[in-house]
Amino acid sequence: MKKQRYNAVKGVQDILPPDIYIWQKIEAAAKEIFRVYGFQELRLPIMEPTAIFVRSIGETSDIVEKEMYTFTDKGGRSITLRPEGTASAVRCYVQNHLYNLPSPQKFFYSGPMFRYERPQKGRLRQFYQIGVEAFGVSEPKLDAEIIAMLRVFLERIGLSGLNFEINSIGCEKCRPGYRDALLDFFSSRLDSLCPDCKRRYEQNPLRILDCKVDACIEQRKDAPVVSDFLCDECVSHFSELRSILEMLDVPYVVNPTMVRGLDYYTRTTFEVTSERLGAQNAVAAGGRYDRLVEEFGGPPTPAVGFAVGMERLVALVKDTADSVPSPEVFIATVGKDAAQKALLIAEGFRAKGVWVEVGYEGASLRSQMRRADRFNANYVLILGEDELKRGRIGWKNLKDGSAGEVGIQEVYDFLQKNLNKI
RNA sequence: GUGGGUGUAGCUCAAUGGUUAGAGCACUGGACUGUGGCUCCAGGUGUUGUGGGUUCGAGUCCCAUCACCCACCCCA
Repeated sequence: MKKQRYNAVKGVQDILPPDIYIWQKIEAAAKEIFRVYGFQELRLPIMEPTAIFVRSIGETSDIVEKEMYTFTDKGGRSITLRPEGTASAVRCYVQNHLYNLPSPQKFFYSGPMFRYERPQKGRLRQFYQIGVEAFGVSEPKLDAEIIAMLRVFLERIGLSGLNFEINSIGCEKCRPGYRDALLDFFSSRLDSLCPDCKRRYEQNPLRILDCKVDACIEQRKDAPVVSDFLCDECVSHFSELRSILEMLDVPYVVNPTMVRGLDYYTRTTFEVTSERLGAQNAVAAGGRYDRLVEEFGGPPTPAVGFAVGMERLVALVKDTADSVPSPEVFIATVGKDAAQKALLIAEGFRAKGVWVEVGYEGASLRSQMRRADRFNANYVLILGEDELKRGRIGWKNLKDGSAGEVGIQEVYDFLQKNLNKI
């Protein structure tokens, strides 16, 4: 009777060695850099009441309309697996009265997000983000600081050649005017637009600006530009942001057509992309959301944040091929007594923090040596019957081929001294 | 949700509609009885993703289904 074999759910994946070491490296770098910028960790639930996503991301957004993992729990509540982190962070911020902490309040979080989408390169149904949110300061200095932090982080993990794009999409005062201008402009050209853009005209006219269809690109040549519609406050906010970024030497470009898909953004939006990723080329994106905390029942609180996509980051870091960790010592044995004694010696190394693998009786010494080599161990210790009798143990450095013998009692000091040199 | 591509050994892939589906890599052992890498030899696993259909005969052709990949939409 053949046993049923199971596969992971569509669009989700296992993360295992050697990739897991890249993940750990990225996570460690993030924590270290966020720490010096004053960001503290939040552990947020992966499910929330459905309403918080509908409210924040927007009822007509694609995420809410067709991509959420939503279910009814046994108490009849509508629950959703989070499709992004900002809504949860804001809910947490308001619920726990974090606005009473000295401002700005700066937080980061990481973990899986869920969207029911068709998987493709760089897009999964369960994907991981590291997100950052800073509350309580409307000054563009804060925007600049977190963009600078993002840049430092990306460089720390060895990435370069990324594109930083920024834009300002205005606030609740000036954006409606721009939206109306767009509607007015495209109303006479509707017939020349692609079907998707006709839909965008109804739902989110700003999106027409980054359509890839040639006809639409042609039609929008003379479309109104967002910068012409920004109110005085938004203009000065954006220009100060730009001058600080220049001072901090962040190599950005302004992309006036960059529009984010989430409704809650105000003023600053930004995106970091790579040409090496395929169609889904954003590795990080974020922006300001000055209205959301108030929307969620908190005091009026400006905020700005971003999220980075872990899988996309990992794909980029992979090119810089890091070596996978390997055991420092391999103990090969000949004979039953030696094989047992090897376990005791191994414990001694492990107590000192040294990764040791042990060969077991049954395999020839030759094959144990071969295995040690494949493990990429630095040293092999050889323990046979005669060594055991003499209270000594053979050693061989697999990197340079040198070999010798040392007393069993001295082996720890001997190797510890030599391992430090590797 | 839409479109295209691909499913054969653990991995990468062969096999004109025709016997018992092969190779490389990897793995294990040996040549070299207790010293890795190089070389050589030996060892074995497949319900050809799944279910139907056409045919004397299907890994190969057809249909369905599932999974993966890529793109659209959208996004990290």
